[in-house]
Amino acid sequence: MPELPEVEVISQGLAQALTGQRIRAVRVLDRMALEQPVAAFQRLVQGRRVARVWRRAKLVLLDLADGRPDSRTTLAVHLRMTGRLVALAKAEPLPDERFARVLFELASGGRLAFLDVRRFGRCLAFGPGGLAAWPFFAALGPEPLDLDAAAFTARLAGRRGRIKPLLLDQTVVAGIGNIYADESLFRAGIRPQARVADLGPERLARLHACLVAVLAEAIAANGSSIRDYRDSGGRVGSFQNSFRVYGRAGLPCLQCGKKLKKSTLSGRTTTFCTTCQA
DNA sequence: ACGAGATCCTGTCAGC
DNA sequence: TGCTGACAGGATCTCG
Repeated sequence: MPELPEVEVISQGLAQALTGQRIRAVRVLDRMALEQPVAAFQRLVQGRRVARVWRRAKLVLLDLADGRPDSRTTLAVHLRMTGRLVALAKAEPLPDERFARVLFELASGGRLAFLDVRRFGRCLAFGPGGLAAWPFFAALGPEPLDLDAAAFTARLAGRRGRIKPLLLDQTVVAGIGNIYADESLFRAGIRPQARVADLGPERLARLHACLVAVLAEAIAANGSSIRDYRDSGGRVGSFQNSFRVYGRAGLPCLQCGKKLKKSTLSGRTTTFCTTCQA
């Protein structure tokens, strides 16, 4: 569920709530939520202070320090489809006990809860230098909000695939998921099935501008809430009210009035307008 | 290099 | 009300 804007909003909220806090203990309620043995995970996380919370692609990252130099560790959380990270004040109850997977108990008495209905989400802790060496992390493409149009176009130049699967490919550009791929393609007037080779630099530059605009608007709207998404304080986002195509198959196109079409592209539901997108 | 399909899970919703 | 099947925002693997 959470894509770049949602993960950004969550990270910003967690930075507010957690920076400087010490993680006293880690309780693992579902071992499947960890990508490594429980003891190793606890050793890298327990007893450390949160030095910084940041985001890369769809990962929430907590840099942890214990005071000694060169001992920095990093906690990485990938929320996948239904994962949530919620900061809870002292004595504040879990939003839903059933789906709690990992509880980080803070020295202050508060808690950071990782909840996940579908159990696809994962937590992983790294020792010094470990994050950069993680193959998934090392392979990530650039952040779309840090790319200018020329660099974006250059990333796609020479690729022979269709545009939407390439937008979803985290090694091409990081952080884009199904919602923001469909929304940015609609705004740019580009059919998701279009071959990149057929698009040309002007249309790719337009796509870049639309992508940046959609992501920025979504962040400003606190993300998009479909089903499970909540930010770190349990609040819903509102960008779902601004969707032009996602989830609107069969409804009239907001630009031309024609029925929006739904199809499957590389296994993902794709909604687009057959007249406005060429 | 590309693309399709299956897979990991479980809840929700539509339809009968 | 109860059952069944379709579907869901991600990433990875295999196979053609």
